[in-house]
Amino acid sequence: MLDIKYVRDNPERVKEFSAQKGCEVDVDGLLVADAERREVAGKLDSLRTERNKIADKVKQIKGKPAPELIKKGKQLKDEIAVLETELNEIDGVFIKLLKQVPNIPHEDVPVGFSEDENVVAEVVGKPPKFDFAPKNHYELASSRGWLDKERAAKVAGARFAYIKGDMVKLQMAIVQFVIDTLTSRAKIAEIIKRFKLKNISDKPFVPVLPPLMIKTEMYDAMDRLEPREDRYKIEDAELWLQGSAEHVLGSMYAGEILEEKELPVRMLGYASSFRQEAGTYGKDMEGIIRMHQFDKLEMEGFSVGENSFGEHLLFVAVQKFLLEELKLPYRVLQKCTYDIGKPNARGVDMEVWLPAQGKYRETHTADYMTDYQSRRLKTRVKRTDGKVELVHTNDATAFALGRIMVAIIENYQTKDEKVVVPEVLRAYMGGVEEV
RNA sequence: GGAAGGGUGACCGAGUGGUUGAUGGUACCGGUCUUGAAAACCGGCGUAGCUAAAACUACCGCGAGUUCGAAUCUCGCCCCUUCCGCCA
Repeated sequence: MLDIKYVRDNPERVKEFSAQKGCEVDVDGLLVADAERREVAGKLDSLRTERNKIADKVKQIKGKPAPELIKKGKQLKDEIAVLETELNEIDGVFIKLLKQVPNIPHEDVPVGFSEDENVVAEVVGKPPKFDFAPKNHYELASSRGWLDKERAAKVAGARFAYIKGDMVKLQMAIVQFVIDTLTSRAKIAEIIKRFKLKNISDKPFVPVLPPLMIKTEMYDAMDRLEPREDRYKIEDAELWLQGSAEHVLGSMYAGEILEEKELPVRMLGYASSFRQEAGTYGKDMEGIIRMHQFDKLEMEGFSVGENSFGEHLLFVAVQKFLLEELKLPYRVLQKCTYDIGKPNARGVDMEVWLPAQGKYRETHTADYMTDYQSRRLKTRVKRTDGKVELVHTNDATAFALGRIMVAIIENYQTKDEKVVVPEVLRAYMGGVEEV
């Protein structure tokens, strides 16, 4: 949620970037509701002052009741009740409208009105050349006995899979590799140096296994509940299956005031994520590119405001580093206003080359949220000077395991349907060079 | 799932209807003392709304109710602890 003060002071700018982000926002209606809300709240405050004074007088008169004061007090109570109801209603409208306002785009976000206007910022590595026709991951993995979608369909339905054998070992190897990398101060320092980042702490990430379910209230505060059709609701409970570890990690410190010395908080979550994939009917049906359930390593961070952009850049650098360690060809997209998402101030995607499709496909995303999420979560920091501020949040994919294995299988395949294990993973797979 | 107890400020912990926004302690910040530090002593120290500011208002897990007046009483919900049951 955005600060209402910003909307009050910059209504035209809010209208402008809301349109650029494709968000429908009733700024004028919001400002009217805001004014009404403040007016009623002011009246309510005066009535409460009066009530408190009367209560005070009654208290001071010892023993004897004061009928006229009691009567006045009762009358005030009724008036207050009426105004409270009124304020609740206005507040409901106000919050609903304010929630529609998206985050302010960071200054370097390109303005665009469709995902085609995302900007390719960088292309790293070269697509591999094959002296045979490369297979797609699904053909290859199925013939090797690594994937069984038919039985998964029988048991759970479409967009589920049994992943088996060496592919499971590969996933575990990637997970261990990433955990080892991101929990090492030396590695973080190396990443900072390689990507020439300035004034960034080399604090390592803390690995986290989070809950996979999240309360409605928290999901909404994260601004990730909508569109609900894409979420899985747990029947008979105010709970949902999380769609990303971001949802359960980002809400972890809700309502708390952190000490500045605890920041930055950097977490590496490992969790299964669940998505209904509403509106993607028929898309990516082959293989495991788009599933209802997939495992993901996700970075989540909390920092003070002036460091949050640096944290965002670090998260992006980590993404690049990990892809480069796996020697996968990829490109970096700087997303335009339309595509970054409502709570984002900035967004970057990584796309990895998939030889069988002959194109780059999205595997990573990095979200720079500033204080948009923390405002509703009420996650704050007490600065060393004693001031309390909202923290800034960042999240970014380390690896979506399904998609990254698709990329490895396709890019590292051999003519005889084997897959060369990326060098950095071999130590985690008993030293084998090929599976 | 059943039973009992409990949720108060960064932390511990008083407080059972009226100068309690909340005793006290710890931590933290400033000062005195000291060569320096520690100790001791003095002072400061919740969040948010509306404000130029003061005043005022709200907040003692969340929500509703009783009352002139609620951290304190009633009801519902959430969470935690312990015991029992079940279980990877």
